[in-house]
Amino acid sequence: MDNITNNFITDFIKEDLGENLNSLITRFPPEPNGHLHIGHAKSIILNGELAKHFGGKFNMRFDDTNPSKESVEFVNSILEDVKWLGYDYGDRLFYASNYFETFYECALNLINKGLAFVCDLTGEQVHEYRGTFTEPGKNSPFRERSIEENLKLFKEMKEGIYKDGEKTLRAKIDMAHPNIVMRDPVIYRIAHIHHHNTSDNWCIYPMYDYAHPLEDAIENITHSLCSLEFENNRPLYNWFIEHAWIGESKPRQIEFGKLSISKSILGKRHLNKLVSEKKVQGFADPRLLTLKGLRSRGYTPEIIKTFVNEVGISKADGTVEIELLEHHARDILKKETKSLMAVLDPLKVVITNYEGEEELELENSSEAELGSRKVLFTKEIYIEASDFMENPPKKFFRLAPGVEVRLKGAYAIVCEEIIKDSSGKITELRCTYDPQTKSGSGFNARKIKGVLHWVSEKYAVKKTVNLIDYLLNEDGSLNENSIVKKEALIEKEITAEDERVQFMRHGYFYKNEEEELNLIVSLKSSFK
RNA sequence: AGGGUUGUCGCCAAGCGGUAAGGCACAGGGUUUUGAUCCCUGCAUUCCAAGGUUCGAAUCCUUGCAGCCCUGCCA
Repeated sequence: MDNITNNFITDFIKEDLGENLNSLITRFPPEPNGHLHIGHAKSIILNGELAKHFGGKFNMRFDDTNPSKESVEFVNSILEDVKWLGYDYGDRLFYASNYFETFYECALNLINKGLAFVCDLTGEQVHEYRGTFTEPGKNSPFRERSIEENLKLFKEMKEGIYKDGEKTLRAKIDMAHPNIVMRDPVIYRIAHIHHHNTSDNWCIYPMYDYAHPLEDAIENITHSLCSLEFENNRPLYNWFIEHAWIGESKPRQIEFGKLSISKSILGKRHLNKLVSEKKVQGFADPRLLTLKGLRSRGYTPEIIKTFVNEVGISKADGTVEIELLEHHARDILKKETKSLMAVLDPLKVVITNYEGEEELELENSSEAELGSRKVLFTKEIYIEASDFMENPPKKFFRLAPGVEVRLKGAYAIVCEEIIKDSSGKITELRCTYDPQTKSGSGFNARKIKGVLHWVSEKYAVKKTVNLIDYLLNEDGSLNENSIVKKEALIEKEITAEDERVQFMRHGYFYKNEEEELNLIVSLKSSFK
């Protein structure tokens, strides 16, 4: 995790905390209005690893200040995903909505200082008064209400005597400020809505810009990490800490570039659209880079963490190629995954000079110490249809008429005869084998280049396999064939202990809840 | 009267005045009973551009240019 624990953010942390690095407190503050994806994972990992690295603390906090979009379902989904990723927040689980009382006190504080006022302007008028990028805004006609009147009005807002949208509480800053965020921002709005945590106790809800710095301050967050789009909001963040906050803590906001990945979709809006238009099966669709999708596809938390660390943290906004994610998936899976033979497009081969059957021993992995297994060899087997060519090009190392190839872990065979149906389609191959080429016998009289995976017709197990491709094409359009179901023939049943296996020349697969096998990532040798 | 912010290889990304790390991708070669893995090798005389300061600049200064974010009672 060296990129995560050594970057421009850690420079700030070291500068700010000096000797007291273990006083670092970070937080992951999602709004419970959607499901987490790999971009959120970057934030969770950054905050979580930083706290771990410096011996500090990591807070899980729901930024639930807008009940109209939020629900307990999302809360539970998020908690589940964060734990799955491996960040156990223990008892450090917080809700911004539990701070509503403190937010209210801080608002009173602001009003008493003459730095906030109750405004009667409609949403539309607020917009008009705000001005534009190049022109200053103008003051609200309600801006000069007395402190007493503001106090009275704000209390009435809280008591619920006004309707939604009728009044707001606004900070009194500067309507001519070049940063539009600073032009008397609304800090409380009226919304008579049920809240998933505070029920109907409140009908005024604080806005993000106001609530967030206070949430951080209340929790003694030292470094509040967020994405680049909040750079404009930082002066406001600091303004509220300086003027509204009634405590001592001084959290610091630092922004970093969020993650985007090629050939995939991460935006909440786009994700929702895919789901609502039924382009995907749901938020756990294995093609999605949601944490649920990644998990159902078979990715492990370790893969995601390694990938996120490799991408690094910076302020430049770019798009990481999905190939980097795939690289780490292969790199990690190869160390712990057994490889089996599986045929996706079977072509029958009859070994004419072979009778009976025998037990062969195959290594479970050529890349890790994972033991060996027994495989039964018989006269009639299946090979991959693409492993045979009647008229092979020069660099084709596999089976062709008169060419000798090795059956993985078994014997060398030569193709003697091709059998076709009336339409000319190849339906079967007749081959002969050479007994002295048996695997492990030390045979080296001839160099045999090609090695084919195979399954015995008699012992093969049929299993549904989901071949998963990129969600998007190169040009950004939806890939219509991003998932293809196939019946694969596998050399043996896949047991519960091997929930992830490698199929030679195809890729790494994961046994999902439907007992089907999802392609996690294809091998570089795979050919589609 | 606009403001903020970023520009280092096809993609990420180190670098913080002493002469361009690393990973992915790609291309060669070797090993191999998975065309995988593994192992070598190559891949920015140049850092958005142009000037300037300096013995020395991706790093400092000046001026441009380009991208991204900001005018929700969203976060």
